[in-house]
Amino acid sequence: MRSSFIEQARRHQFVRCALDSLHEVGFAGTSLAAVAERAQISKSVVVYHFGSKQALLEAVVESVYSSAVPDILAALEAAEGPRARLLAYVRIAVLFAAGNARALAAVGEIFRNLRRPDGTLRYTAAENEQLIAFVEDLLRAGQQSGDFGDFDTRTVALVIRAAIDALPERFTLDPAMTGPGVAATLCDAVDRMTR
Amino acid sequence: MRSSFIEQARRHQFVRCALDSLHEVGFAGTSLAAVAERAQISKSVVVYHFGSKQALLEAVVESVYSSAVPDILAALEAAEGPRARLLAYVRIAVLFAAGNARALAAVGEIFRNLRRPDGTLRYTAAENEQLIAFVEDLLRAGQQSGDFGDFDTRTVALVIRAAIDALPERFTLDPAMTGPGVAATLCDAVDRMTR
DNA sequence: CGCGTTTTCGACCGTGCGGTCTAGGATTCG
DNA sequence: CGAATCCTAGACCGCACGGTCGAAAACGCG
Repeated sequence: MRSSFIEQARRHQFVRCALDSLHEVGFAGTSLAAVAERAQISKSVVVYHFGSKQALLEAVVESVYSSAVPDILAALEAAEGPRARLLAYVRIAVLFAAGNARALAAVGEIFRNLRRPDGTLRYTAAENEQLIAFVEDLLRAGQQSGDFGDFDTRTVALVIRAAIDALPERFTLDPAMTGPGVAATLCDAVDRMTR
Repeated sequence: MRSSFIEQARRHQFVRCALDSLHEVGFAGTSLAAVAERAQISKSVVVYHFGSKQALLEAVVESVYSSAVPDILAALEAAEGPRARLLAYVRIAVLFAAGNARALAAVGEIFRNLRRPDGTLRYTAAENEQLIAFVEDLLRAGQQSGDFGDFDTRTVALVIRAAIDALPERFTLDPAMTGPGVAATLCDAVDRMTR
């Protein structure tokens, strides 16, 4: 057994506690001591299982992303044609944001703040760039097939991703917003933009 | 003389140094010592002129905002009719973001990270909410006058603001993006969304 | 049970933080 | 010129941080 039962359980526990802490007191407030206190355990145990604060936060990011990717890929494969694919992407992204607002907000904190020992950002803009490029590919495919109108694919892709990235905060702020509701209206807005 | 020449000059100098520091090493890296070092002066002088780190960063926010508001108001007053007003707003917002990308990114760092001594965020989401509401008012006015089509004003307002808020980072990342170019294509996207 | 490994604890270390304090230089102004 | 005020430097304080360490406890297994 490479990793014991306790090892797995502890890692999962600390990732959860770090998520809660990031959401409630932000990146600066999420110290090793704070995470340990939430888990009601000694600080050095966190270091024992993760080695460093950076490794802990990277595990948080990994945890959230690995829960998102399969759903998104499945939704994309189920759609036929450029327009349906784009709208399916927007829809599943909104629904995931609605169901995981806290986790995504926490990951955002990590992306914007976590730095390597030398001071450089751990997560650069390259990750976000990939997401924008993916949407832009969807848009170009639709333009070439004639499903979409003529517009600047880069700008529209940027607008779509910006809207999706803003959702986690909005969902936590306004409980009246529902996943399906926002998905429908946002799909409508995207539909209008791409005609 | 309420505030001496030196007082004004120092405050302006430290605000500039704080802006640079926020942009280069982020919120966590922007300590009083770091700001003082950029100004090549003793740390206690910064405290002497501002009283606290919080006051310094609030002065940074005030400085950036006071340079934006007059331009935006002027652009709005010059426009006639709902559609022209909305597009003028988007246009001037993009142009300001293009010309002040560093400053806006720095202010974003402050908004997301500056906390009061009790741990609560100094700048809440209420500020952003005001901006969204303002755009939504522009949209509703256009719908009532028949200039705009039928769509969910709240969602479209959110999309527009999210796109504008994402611009400072994009401008610093991609030097090929020009203010007028992005303004034109974003206005086009907004125009499509609101028909 | 008994022994080796894994896990936990709490004391401890160096560092950098925001901020205070004292004392001395520079300015201003009567 | 002289005194009051403004400004600056640098030592210093208490604190919280990320991380280390040695010893003790818990566990797994023959």
